Amino acid sequence: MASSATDLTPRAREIVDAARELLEAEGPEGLSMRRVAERIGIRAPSIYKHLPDKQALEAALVSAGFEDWAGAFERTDGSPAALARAYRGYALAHPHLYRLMTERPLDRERLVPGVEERAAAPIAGAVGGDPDLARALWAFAHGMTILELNGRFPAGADVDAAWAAGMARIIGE
Amino acid sequence: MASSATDLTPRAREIVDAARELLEAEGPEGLSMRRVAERIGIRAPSIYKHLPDKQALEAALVSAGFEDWAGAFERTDGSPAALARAYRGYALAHPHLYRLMTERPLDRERLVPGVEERAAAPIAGAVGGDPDLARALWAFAHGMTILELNGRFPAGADVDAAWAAGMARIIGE
DNA sequence: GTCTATACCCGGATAGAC
DNA sequence: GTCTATCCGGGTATAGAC
Repeated sequence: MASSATDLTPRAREIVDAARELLEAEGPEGLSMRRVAERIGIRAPSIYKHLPDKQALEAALVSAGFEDWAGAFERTDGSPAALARAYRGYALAHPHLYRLMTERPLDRERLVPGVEERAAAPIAGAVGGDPDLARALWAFAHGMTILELNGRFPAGADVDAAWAAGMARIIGE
Repeated sequence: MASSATDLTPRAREIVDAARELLEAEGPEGLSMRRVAERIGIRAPSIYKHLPDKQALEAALVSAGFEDWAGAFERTDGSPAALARAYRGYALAHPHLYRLMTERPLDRERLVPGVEERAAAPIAGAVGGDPDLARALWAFAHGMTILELNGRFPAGADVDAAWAAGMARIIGE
């Protein structure tokens, strides 16, 4: 899985890719500078020749995630149902990255410019541009997604039906 | 702030109360056995005479949180708008505890029995008992809440208006 | 650009004296 | 039920040799 097309050097990109694999495989606890370095056959201190610190590494991960996510939206037909499927599908396929992307304030200066907007635009489009309704829709989608990722729906819950019920009411039939 | 009425000994309750204060004040990173002990004037190893391990301490915090939360719901008039205010208000008043309560699977064996149901019942009631719609409403409320706590709405966003827009569509006018 | 060595933090938990 | 001493693990990051 290639990382984002930014101004990273090839070696830095290799580090970010390794970090991403590690994050997906083991979650945030596995994402240490030592383990990332180990994965590409170097020692942790060498990473600092390519990236200033761990925050920069995480920002690169978040940027790459937004680019992928926007891409997933752009490959749909743009209908609310398709966007909802893409949203949930991306998060279920990359749960730890999705958490990293949503569980803290965005470090916008370090993101690839425009990528947040690319990811948000389809949601705004689905509700015709009303910003309050777009935020409500996003909150619903994020809530469904993160509660599912966090194992908070009971075993017998019909998550598809809950998605459908919410989408029908927020978007209208 | 007193902790829950469980089978905790008085000393254990003191520990849990200290942990809660520490969590609220400093977030999860501040919640170490050493710091909790320090707050009540003992050393960390002494905690293990009262609670088996850190997981038990966290479960006690979550139980107490659910009890408070259910109580906040029960003090409303039960209308959807009042429940929404209580939900958001509780989370904004206790952000770190709210996160602890929602960001991982519930350790139900260690919770005070029935407290999860007490907290969930008002939400189910607000939608007339339809479980799919109740989950959609919960997802919306949690999504609004956690995105606000995580600083993910832009500075100019009208969060009240987004709540109102979502509630109107999910509950109906 | 890599390494070793290291400085400096932090954490959970246990053993055994009192 | 408290303590001290300790064991174990972890982490980010820097200095300086090569």
